[in-house]
Amino acid sequence: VGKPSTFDPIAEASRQWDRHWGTAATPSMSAVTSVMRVHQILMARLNGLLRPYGLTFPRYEALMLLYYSRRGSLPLGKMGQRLQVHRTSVTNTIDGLERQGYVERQSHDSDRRTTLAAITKRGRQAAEEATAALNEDRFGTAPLRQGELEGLTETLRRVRIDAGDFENAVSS
Amino acid sequence: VGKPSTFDPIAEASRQWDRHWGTAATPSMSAVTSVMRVHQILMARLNGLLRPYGLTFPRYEALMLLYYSRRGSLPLGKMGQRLQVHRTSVTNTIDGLERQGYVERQSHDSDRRTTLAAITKRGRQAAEEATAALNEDRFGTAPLRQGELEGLTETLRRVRIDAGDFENAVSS
DNA sequence: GAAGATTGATGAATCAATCTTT
DNA sequence: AAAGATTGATTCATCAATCTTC
Repeated sequence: VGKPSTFDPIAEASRQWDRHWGTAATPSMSAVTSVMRVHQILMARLNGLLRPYGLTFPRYEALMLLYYSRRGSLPLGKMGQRLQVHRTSVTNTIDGLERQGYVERQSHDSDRRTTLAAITKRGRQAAEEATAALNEDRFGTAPLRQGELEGLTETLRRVRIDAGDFENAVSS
Repeated sequence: VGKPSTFDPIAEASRQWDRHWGTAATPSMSAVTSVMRVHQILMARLNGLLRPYGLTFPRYEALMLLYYSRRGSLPLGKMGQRLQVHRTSVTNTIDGLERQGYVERQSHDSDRRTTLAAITKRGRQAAEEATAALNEDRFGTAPLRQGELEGLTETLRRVRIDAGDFENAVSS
């Protein structure tokens, strides 16, 4: 008993949208809803993959930024710019990583206003193990193939350009 | 002074990933990071468009679900299934909409366990005005055209299928 | 016991306000 | 005054535990 299980909630919403509003914006509505839902799916998958290492995806991103950095440390403000999140979010993220022993706060040599976040030895190890797990699972992007992934990245890049994502990187 | 402003942080991360890990998962990493970032951009745009009506995007989605419903009311649990969010999230969302006078909690006729959320007259008005604003701005999807939006929806649909998004809708 | 909803906890993001240092 | 960071408040998401009703 029950309808066939091929019911797509987003396709259904699209039909309803056209019927009620009859607008040219329906494809936009479908695309936005899809991005929201896939974001939710990916976050769940990634956090699941990272759980064995005590990490969440936002913390993983912050940790990798430090992992890649020249000296293994960065000012918190710089991290906010690179990660494109608010300064207060960086404070919270680093708080968590510091509690876990993956990061240490250090004071800046010449400017006593700035705080540095420095990756620890344990942090480096966690970063490497977590990265291996994510690479192994292709960042939870099943079932997409390389071509689809590249097309996705390219389309989304156009939105990022429009939002001014490329303007933050002029080195002073 | 400064480098040309054509620096793409995600393309740069992609280069670094290949250099450090040399893995076939690089396109996955780029796509996931892109989805995360575009989700953030879209949320900011949508919340900006909805602010004049006192709504956020999650509240808007819940309100529209009630707007479309037969009787203008739904059990909270049903809303969680349709919106694909946790039950506790629905409780919070309805709390907010109720404070704003867009929704009222009602008791179910036959089952006293269930709570109904019912859209109010003011809620209907807000829903219509907010929808007009979102349609007008094509849900913040600039600069994408119809073909790109449809391609995006189709690619993301494959991820949703893989995550089991189509299995919730068998009517009992 | 199971279903429906709520409460209390945590993580993540933002904003406004504050504090120190430049 | 301006820059860097933190604290406190609010919103949204989840999970665990609880409470009422079936």
